[in-house]
Amino acid sequence: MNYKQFRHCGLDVALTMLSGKWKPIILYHLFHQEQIRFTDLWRIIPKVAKKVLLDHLKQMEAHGLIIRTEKNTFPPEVYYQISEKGRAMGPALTALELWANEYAADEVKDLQDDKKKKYLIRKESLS
Amino acid sequence: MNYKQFRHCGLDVALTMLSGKWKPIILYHLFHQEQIRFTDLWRIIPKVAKKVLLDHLKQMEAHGLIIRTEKNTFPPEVYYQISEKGRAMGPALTALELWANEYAADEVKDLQDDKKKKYLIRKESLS
DNA sequence: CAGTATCCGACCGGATACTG
DNA sequence: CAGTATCCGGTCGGATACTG
Repeated sequence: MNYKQFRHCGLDVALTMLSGKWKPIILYHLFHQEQIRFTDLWRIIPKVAKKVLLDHLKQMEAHGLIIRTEKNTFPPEVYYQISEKGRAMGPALTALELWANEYAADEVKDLQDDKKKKYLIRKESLS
Repeated sequence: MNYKQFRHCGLDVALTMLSGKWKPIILYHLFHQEQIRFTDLWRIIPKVAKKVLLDHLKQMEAHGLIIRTEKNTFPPEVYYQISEKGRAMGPALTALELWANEYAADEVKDLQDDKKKKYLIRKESLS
């Protein structure tokens, strides 16, 4: 393996753009759907505060990872979608995902159990 | 491009292990040197507090990314090196690095200038 | 040399209420 | 519906002094 390209500066930048508790799951949904309305995105992400989701989306838009489209209607309709820049990050994210599944399978499982539990708790609190 | 492998849980895990202001540069040095003593590592990373560097190294060791070796001498000699698990992350990190250089070149340049400035400031304060 | 012990301020995620 | 305004508590990076 050759690490001539690995200078850590770009890595800093990329990780900064990815820093935010809910960004991985936001990216996951935007990668797998053409576009999605704010409320729909909010509903399918368990336990995130509306404000926080908006903060993250605002940052990601500022970083050019996603595109925000607003229809001038009332009530407003806002759609979010992945940008070309964001989609180009896909292979690198998949590589991290595969690494984690191969080398940190336990932690991944713990996290899944944890999220599942939180999700169940939320379902209870909603009923 | 196929994103079947991209489930975001592993991404969460990987990003958690990478979260920490100085981890990218720590990884950079450990990728490019067989092993390195604590003080040497501390000296080549500008502007990091000793405690913070130790915190990060402790976390990375707990995550299995690096290996800490202690010689029972006085004064103590402690060496850090990348683990197999850590090295396996290399390709994914390089992918992120390349993405940033291609799609976020401006931000990378800003960061380099910024670090350069901080480094110069530190050099001044040391003289 | 390689840590530990304190203390601090800034930032971040989050809960809640309000608005165009 | 989508977003703003406030306030809060915990965590994180950091400065400094001390120790085996």
